[in-house]
Amino acid sequence: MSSKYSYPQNPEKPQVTTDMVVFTIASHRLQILLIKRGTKPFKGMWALPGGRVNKGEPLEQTASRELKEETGVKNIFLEQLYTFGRPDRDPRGRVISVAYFALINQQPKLQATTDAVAAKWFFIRKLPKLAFDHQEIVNYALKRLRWKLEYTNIARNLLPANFSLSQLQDVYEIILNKNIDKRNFRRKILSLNLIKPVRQLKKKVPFRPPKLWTFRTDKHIILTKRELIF
Amino acid sequence: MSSKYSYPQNPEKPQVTTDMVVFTIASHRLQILLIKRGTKPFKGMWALPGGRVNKGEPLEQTASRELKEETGVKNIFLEQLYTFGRPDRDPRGRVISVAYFALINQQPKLQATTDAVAAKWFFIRKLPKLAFDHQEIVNYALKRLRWKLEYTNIARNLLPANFSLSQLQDVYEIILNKNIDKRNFRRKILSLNLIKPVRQLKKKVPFRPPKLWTFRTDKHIILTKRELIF
DNA sequence: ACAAAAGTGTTCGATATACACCCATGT
DNA sequence: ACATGGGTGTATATCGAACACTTTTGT
Repeated sequence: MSSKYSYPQNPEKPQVTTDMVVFTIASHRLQILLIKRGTKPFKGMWALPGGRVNKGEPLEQTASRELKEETGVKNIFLEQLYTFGRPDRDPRGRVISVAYFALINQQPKLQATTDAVAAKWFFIRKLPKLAFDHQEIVNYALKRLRWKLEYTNIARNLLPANFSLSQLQDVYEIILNKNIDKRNFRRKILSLNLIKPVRQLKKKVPFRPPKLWTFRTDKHIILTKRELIF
Repeated sequence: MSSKYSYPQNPEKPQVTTDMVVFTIASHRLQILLIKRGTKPFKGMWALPGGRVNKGEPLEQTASRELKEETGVKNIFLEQLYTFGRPDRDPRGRVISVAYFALINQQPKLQATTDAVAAKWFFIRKLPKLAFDHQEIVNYALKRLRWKLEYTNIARNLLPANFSLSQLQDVYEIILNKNIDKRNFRRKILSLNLIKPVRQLKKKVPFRPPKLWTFRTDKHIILTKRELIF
């Protein structure tokens, strides 16, 4: 450490890593991105993308860098989730992992990586057995996603810039895993003033084309108690 | 690392620490516990209690151990808050801090520590300038505390086992920083079935003694949207 | 004309909010 | 008797939940 102050050196400093749970909606299902491990331990098993924090690198940057390196996915919504630090969570030694959760509005083409490590989307309901404590991390991320959907405007990160009200409702129904009355949903969402109509209509559909909408702002908005969505 | 698997060694492993924001209510104010730093950097400034994660030690244990060492305070409600990892947050080098927030129902006698480092309670509204990014951590903890008060039963960690409804209402009013109608508060709280009456009355007060109540369970309870408290 | 999804209002019950007076006790 | 905080009910407005039919378009 190049510094004028000394920090008492710990001979057993833990390793610090990030792991990321990337959600998307496709084929009318909630999915997450996993990579197949190419090395021991848990070689051949599926795991969350992630890796070591580099010198001088902010934690968020570690998360997005590793994601890009392993899967080619970049520029997505990212939020810190929780830090997992059980002493025995990695058989190689002490590894403390700062978990992030991420949302993306489409399934990007997955890059073959240098390590020949496969990356693949999985239905959240049909996950393989995961390495380390990654299932626990996924469970936690899903809980957080459900909460945030209700009291913030994060749904926008799972949709294209312009979308129909039905598409928006689908996001809620798929993630919350319940049916919502169409009229009640529309009334509620419109009353929140989060979205505004765009002129353009969706074309070439063999039925009445929906009006398209867009979120009024790119900012993260936290709703009040009285505004919570379903 | 004693393991049959090797982890690629990072010559610049960050230091991992915990910091803790301990809240209590006393003198009708919300207060937090700070310690006066005895060493550089920020020597003589006030800071959150905390310190390095030991080998093989769970993060929560680090937090509670450091708190006990530095202040004598033990056995309190503890919850992970957020991990602060800005590369420049500590002038000595890379230090990643897992922040916890804690609640306690009384101000315990503060221990003089071996380091002759003073520990002291401060009104949250009148904090001194804090070392490192600790003010940011406190701000975050306060936000979290306010949220949790509304959608969980954490208030119980700020009260003695038996308490009056007025005491409970005080917790809400002080932390949320607003007045609540007494009749509405009582109706709401009682409808949630979180507390039950205890026979004993508070005695020796020069006015009508209040009924005393206790929380039905020690478990952490998460309320539904329709149950949120004020 | 038909198939498919878009769009639209009303009623009822539950909950939030606003508001003021009497009660029990110790001194 | 008085000072102090404890305890209680009602009326109104707002919001959630349940519910079915018509419209627009492409084929």
